[in-house]
Amino acid sequence: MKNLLEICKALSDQNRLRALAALDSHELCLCQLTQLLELAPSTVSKHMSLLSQAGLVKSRKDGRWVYYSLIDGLSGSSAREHLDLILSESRNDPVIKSDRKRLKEILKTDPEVLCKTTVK
Amino acid sequence: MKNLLEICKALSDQNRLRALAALDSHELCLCQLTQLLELAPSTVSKHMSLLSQAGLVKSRKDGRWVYYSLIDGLSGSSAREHLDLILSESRNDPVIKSDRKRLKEILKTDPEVLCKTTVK
DNA sequence: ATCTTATTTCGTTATTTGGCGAAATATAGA
DNA sequence: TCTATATTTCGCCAAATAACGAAATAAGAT
Repeated sequence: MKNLLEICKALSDQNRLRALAALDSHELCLCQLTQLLELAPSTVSKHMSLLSQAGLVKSRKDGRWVYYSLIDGLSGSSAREHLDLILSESRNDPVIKSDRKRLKEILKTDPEVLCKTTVK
Repeated sequence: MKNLLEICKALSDQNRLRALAALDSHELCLCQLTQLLELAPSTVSKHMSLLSQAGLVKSRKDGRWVYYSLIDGLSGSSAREHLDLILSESRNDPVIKSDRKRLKEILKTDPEVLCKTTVK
């Protein structure tokens, strides 16, 4: 119950759903997610750690950057089943679609440049 | 996004997950759910209205009683897919299993009698 | 070694949520 | 009609959650 509840709670926030949908196509570093969600870095970090705790995403460190990605699609784990469901359901959502568009722009810029130019 | 988020939020509470699991086998009136969850009737009513709002359960009124049941299993709706997932995942959970056992006892008594004997 | 910058942790604040009991509503039965 | 009882609504309180900024941490670049 604990893990199921943890997953459900992790999925019950709009910004976390947006983050997951964004990760559906690419891995993203925290600063890219921060740009997309337009939240303080500390807030996004907390969201991602929650998702990670619930087993929905994993992270890898590369130099100064931490890259987040969805957990493996073939694992068949409980977390992955929830992920598949919410990803397929959000695919046609206007908010997610608009995010996809904005993400395309964000990805045009190298993270090296992108993060420094973050508007405070 | 609104509806998906509504469903996810509705699923992100242990007592609501317990209620849904209990409804997996039978429809139940509010006082039966109240007995099972050991919460105030007003609290359970609020939980059920949330689940209903999210499209996960429906209710029918029969005399003084309101019976709740899961939405139709063949609908293939978004809500139903979430339902199927959490029901299958909670089936082996110790809390849910213990609830199933207690529910069996609760169902031995007719609601007519059961509700009046509710210990305050 | 020092500086810069990406991320996390911590402390605080505002909002949301889950819980209760009291009062209101609805319905059955006397 | 009057009473009993199942449920809902309302107002309140406590706990959990989402957000921020400041400070701490980690790691490349000068």
